[in-house]
Amino acid sequence: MGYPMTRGTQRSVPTLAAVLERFGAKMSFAKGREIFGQDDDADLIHCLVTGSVRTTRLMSDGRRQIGNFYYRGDVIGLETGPVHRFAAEALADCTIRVVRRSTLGVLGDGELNMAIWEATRRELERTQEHLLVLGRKSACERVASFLMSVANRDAAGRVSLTMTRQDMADYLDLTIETVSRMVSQLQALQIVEFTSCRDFQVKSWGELQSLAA
Amino acid sequence: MGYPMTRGTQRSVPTLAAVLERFGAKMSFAKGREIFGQDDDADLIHCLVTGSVRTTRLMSDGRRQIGNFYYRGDVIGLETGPVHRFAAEALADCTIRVVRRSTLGVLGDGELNMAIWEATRRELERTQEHLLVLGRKSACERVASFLMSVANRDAAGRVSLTMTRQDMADYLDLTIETVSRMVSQLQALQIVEFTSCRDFQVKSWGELQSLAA
DNA sequence: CGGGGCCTTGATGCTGTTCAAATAGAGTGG
DNA sequence: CCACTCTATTTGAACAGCATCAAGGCCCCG
Repeated sequence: MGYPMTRGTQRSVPTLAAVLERFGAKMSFAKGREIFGQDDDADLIHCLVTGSVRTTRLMSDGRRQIGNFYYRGDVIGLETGPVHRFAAEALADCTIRVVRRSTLGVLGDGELNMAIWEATRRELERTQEHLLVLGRKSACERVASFLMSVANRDAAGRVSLTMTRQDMADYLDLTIETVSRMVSQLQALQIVEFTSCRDFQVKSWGELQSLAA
Repeated sequence: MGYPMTRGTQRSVPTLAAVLERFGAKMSFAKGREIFGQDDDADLIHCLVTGSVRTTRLMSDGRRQIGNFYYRGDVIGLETGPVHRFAAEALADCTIRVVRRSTLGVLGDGELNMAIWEATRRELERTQEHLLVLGRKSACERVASFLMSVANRDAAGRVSLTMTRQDMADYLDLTIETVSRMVSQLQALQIVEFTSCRDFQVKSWGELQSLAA
């Protein structure tokens, strides 16, 4: 295969996700709905069964920071403190399993706690990676990194973006116009091919990788 | 507990730090020395008794990312994986207590694990805060935030920077020249006063705060 | 006194933002 | 199914902020 083996840093947390699917209460959220709000009590842990989610944080001056995007199987709501520092919103219709932390504590035989611990560690790594992207990359490199991380979710590298350009811009700390320009540029270079503004396929993993480096 | 609640977001982790001071092996590092390296085995947990430390990460293209600065009482080396993703270097002569994770596991009566957990949570929060600074702030705001976070360590707001301008620049994702200019600017506005290029005092907390917002 | 870091300051240019406008797409009601 | 509307996206042009390049000053230490 023409693309590198480091296809995403995603590792699964089977225990936690599996347990949440079995024991958690099932909830549904329509596209655009808020799953939990910034400063909400953070007692619930959510496991995303279907759909996709973004976490956002509003600043005093109205600017918006996107924490992360989450997909099927991801655990969200693992905030470190008593209240959520980010809000979570459904990018598409979602089904979610939730459990109370306190319930987990009762069930918790150590293995579960390990799983939560592991998920938190992953969250820290994702944040550090994000920091690196924002801190040390050009606009083009950021967009390339992002597209690659999304495309890595599919073996053929053909995916549909569930988020808007504005979401991407907020995540990458760029403007929507710059994101759009970089996307056009990557397409002109025949590195990716967009069939519509949301659907694309990777054409050259190698060049995408070297840009994302 | 009545630990000093300064202006910053710093909370202490008395248990872990206290235990490390009692049980940990004592080590000294001269200014500039590496405490652990990137990709080193991450079995040791370090507690900074005196001195200050920076964690750095080198990228393939030679650019350098600074993870954080640490001071007396901080716990470093709490990486999430088996190896260190950042190197740690002494900014000044340091004394450090170290223990093996495995040792802690033996000692661990739950309370210790909670303390490690707490320290990791703090690390995540610090990283998220850093992300926010890099992602959504101008050069001037970044430098103001940084000076404020440092000054918060002292009740009078009079402190000595232990790091070089280059360290600050790498941390804030700016160039050394821009950092220097912003420092000069903040001084011209009489918000801070530098007695030498490393020592300063906050003159107007209000203005500094509103810039750092 | 001289050398070498480290820091500051100035001039110029590039990258990404801002402002503006056109185009494409999705959703809705007839 | 089509026309209409509203939002999302793309593209262009001018501008701003920070980087880069260059030169000079400060300070420590031999």
